[in-house]
Amino acid sequence: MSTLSLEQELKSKSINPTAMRLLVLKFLKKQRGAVSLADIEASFDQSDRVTLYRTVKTFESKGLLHSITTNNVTQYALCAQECDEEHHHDTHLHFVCNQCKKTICLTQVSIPKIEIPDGFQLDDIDVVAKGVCKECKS
Amino acid sequence: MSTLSLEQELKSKSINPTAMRLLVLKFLKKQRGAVSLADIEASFDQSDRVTLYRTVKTFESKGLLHSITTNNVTQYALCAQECDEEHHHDTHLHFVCNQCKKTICLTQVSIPKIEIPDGFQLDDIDVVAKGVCKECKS
DNA sequence: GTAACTGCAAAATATTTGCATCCTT
DNA sequence: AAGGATGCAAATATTTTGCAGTTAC
Repeated sequence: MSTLSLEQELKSKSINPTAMRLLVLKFLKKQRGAVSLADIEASFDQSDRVTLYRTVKTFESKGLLHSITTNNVTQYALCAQECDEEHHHDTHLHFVCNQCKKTICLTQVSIPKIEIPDGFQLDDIDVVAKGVCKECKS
Repeated sequence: MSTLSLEQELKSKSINPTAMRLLVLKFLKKQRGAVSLADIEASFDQSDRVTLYRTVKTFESKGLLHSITTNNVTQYALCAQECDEEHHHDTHLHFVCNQCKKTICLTQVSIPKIEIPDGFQLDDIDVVAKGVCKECKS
């Protein structure tokens, strides 16, 4: 599973593995936390914001990454679990640091089961914790 | 507590109770779920978007309401619990309906305690559930 | 009278759309 | 050749800022 090439990884999500997409995926792989579109853009010498928007939108709709927005800032991170076009199982914790503003995916923290009232259909759950991260505390 | 006049309610959060603010608070009180800025704006015959932005920002910073953003749409709802300038205790569930796009605060659902790794300081936690709401299901 | 609030204009930012072009098969 | 992907320009939406006028105490 983890030995998949980037190209195979895209193909397995039915995403056409173009040069641009491979570069974006490669960049996202390197990140420890979630990054904004501006971060992605800055990582390329020359790039088109619009293409990047379309790239992350494609990635998201195919279940390759998820986006979270806090304080009017949208950030993107690769999905750790098995997501696909139909279902995002993004059941891990996002930690947003109020100091350095970084968003970190704490995949090791499990989310307790949450009871939803009758009549509601639950598709996905997103937990965002806010506070001060390890780095900023020390 | 619930017999506080709107004016007293603002004062208790150290918010100057101006006419505009009272109107916005009154409107928010009437809502069952969270509303967008456009919703607030539309509820007034004539109003200035900028003033409304400033109003909700003031409300939020004073702990009177909280905002949540999903799918690039920011919505606002009054805080149910006792929040203040220092701390938001916004520990209830937000349910976003993928069909009618409404956001509902499910205050009756309690959020289980979530363990945060050592070194992280947790200030607040936000849980957003996505799916199909009761109304759209039936 | 002073400080805070408001309204208007404008700037800054974020996101989307249209279209022509370029790849890839 | 055909479909999808990209780049550029421009439209749209969202949020913030500056400033002058007004209001409330």
